[in-house]
Amino acid sequence: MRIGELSARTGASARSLRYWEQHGLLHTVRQPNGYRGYPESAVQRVRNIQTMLSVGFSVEEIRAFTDCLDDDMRSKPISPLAVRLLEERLRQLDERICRMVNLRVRIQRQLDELRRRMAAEHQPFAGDEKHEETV
Amino acid sequence: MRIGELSARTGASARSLRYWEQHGLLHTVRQPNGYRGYPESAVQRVRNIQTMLSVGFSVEEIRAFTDCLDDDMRSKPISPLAVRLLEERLRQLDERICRMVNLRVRIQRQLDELRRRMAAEHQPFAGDEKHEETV
DNA sequence: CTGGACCTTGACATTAGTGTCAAGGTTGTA
DNA sequence: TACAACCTTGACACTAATGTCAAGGTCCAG
Repeated sequence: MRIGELSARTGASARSLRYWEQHGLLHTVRQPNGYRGYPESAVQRVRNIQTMLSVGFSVEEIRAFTDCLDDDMRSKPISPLAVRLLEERLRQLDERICRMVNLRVRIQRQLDELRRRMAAEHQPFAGDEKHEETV
Repeated sequence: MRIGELSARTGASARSLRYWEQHGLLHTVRQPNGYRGYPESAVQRVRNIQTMLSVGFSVEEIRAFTDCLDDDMRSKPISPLAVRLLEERLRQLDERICRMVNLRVRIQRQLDELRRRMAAEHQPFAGDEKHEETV
């Protein structure tokens, strides 16, 4: 497929597709007329790139994931090295997810605390001397 | 504390601290001599900002989290509105975490597949007994 | 009082990712 | 054949986040 169709099907601008190609995220086969040709799998690949960008990876970082961007495994090399690379990618992702989850936990705690205090305000008796804002 | 100490304790450059202040992420009380004064709680606040930046939030997005950046709740308003805001923040975080986890799942699948195929290559006989990594 | 360490603001520089425009080639269709 | 819709490269422009530098104020230790 050509760049226009890929752009239409993924929502990525043609400009971005060319930029990503230039930075090694995407690769194309030039047709006799010079147009870029994309395989069907490029659609999912682009979607994966978009996801990674949306959660804050840079193009440079995404480039390291080049081997994991096609969900279709048919073109993958089978080697212990490939395994180690994938493990490393997982590790990176986990690292990031972990940081986000920690953040989430902290905010959840704030919410719990807030709810607890609101409840306490509605039931001001019960031995708590945090007295009445006169609700 | 002054900007130099905050910078030293968090690793954020003074430049960034000023930039974040300018964009509403951080607020300071000016001392008589014009220096910025930060409360102790600014340390955790800055760390939270750094975390959010590192997982891909923009300063603009972080600004929406302004009420969740201090882990210390003592200054928090107690209102149903505050609760709704916090819930909304959690929702945003979950959205993001979800996208990352999906990505992780896909890559994990690739890894599993790769391992399966490597195992198959090493044991081409055997009626597909996939177990025994002989751990 | 002076030097050094710290602070201020303002300006310019850089990088990443993207938009947009210009000048031109290709192709299908009327 | 000619137009419209697509493609090409290259250039310039913008934003976000940060570095860095300059010119100057504050303050403490000697």
